[in-house]
Amino acid sequence: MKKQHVSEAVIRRLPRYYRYLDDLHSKGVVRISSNSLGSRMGITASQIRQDLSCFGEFGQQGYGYNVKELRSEIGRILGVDNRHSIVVVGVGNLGHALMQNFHFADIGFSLDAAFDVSPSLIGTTINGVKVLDLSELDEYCSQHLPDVAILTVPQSAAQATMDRLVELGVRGFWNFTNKEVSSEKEDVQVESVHFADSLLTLSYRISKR
Amino acid sequence: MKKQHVSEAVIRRLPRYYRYLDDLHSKGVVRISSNSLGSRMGITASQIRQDLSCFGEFGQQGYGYNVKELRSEIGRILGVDNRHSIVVVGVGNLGHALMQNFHFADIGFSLDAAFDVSPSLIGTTINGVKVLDLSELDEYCSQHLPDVAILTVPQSAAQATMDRLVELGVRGFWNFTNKEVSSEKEDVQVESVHFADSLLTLSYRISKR
DNA sequence: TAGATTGTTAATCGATTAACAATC
DNA sequence: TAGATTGTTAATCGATTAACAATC
Repeated sequence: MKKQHVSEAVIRRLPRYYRYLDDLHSKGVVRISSNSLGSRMGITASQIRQDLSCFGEFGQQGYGYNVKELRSEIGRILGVDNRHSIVVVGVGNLGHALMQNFHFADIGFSLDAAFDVSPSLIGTTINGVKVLDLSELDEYCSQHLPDVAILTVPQSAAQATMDRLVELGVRGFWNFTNKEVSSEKEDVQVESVHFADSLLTLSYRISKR
Repeated sequence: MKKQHVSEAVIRRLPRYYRYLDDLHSKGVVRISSNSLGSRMGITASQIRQDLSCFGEFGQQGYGYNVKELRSEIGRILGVDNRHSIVVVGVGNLGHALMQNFHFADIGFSLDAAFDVSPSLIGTTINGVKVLDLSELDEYCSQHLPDVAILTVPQSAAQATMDRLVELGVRGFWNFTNKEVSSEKEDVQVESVHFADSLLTLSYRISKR
């Protein structure tokens, strides 16, 4: 690691690099230059080299980058190797959809459990993952503290659920509740997916003459 | 409208302003200063005033902004008043979840139809919206051209489905396929929701030393 | 009126791009 | 070796913040 502070803008681009490199790798591409990767991604070669230089030296003059190697380096930077554990809290339509479709393992996450209050869901298994009673959350966390909780509970329960999980020691939150949740604890990280914000930017762009 | 070019950064902040103002409005708050809104949102008052100045003058010296008025002005800027029509293409778990949970009407969208290939889905109604056979897409579009298509088809069908819709005249795409889709046509707008990118930034932040 | 707060101009800061010596 | 391409420094560009006259 080279830089002490890596800007938010760089961090947001890392997953995209990872995605492109993964794609190139699966297509059998062995090496790539910053120039060629940049033109595929629609960004400058300078930006790629500048971004990567935050974390080390991964290329070779006159050659470029080894796709497989750079992919795995960026994966390592993103924490894909850490086998982070994750649980779903709230198995409504969205929680269910994520459990069914999202490839947690592909980005190094291990989906270990899901929680809900609905009797019709408790005890069922979705895509190999048990749905537990929300009342068992405390016991579960004391035994296998998950790294991340996916908040797919109703909006009204969002902050309270997060507070409870923070109390139990969970430090990462993937928030789908469309509410801004937060915690006093400074080592707690929240990443929110705001569907409405996303669709509204599209609305803006198709609106302007 | 004042500025000819509004930066991407400003556009990305608009929905968040809208969300906060909507919340304040529903709580009965009548007026707010840029200073007070800024401290709630964790940004500077300067930034708020600078952002708004791209679109006009909405405040009053010595008073601040009328919450209801500013909310509706930003709504108008975002195109919430346009009653954009939207259709779901691909009614898997995720498409289903969006149909069931997402409040399209709250941000001015009218969800008019859904399409799938599965015989068990075709003909059913989800949350008041008919699921039609994908083969009826051409006919449907020629009759009521939707402004936006939600791409919730399998990854492998993403680009082909989009190409077909562009051909039919659709100009806005809300892409959930985790594939980068694009079109030659310059007036086609794509907004992608990349779940993996989002979770990977969280992975990065909980991984650092 | 006096106090508060805007919209805007100027100053600062940070991010992107360009240039280039180093070197594979 | 000559050509290609890196990592890094310098230059540019754009975005954020500060300051303040205008004015409600």
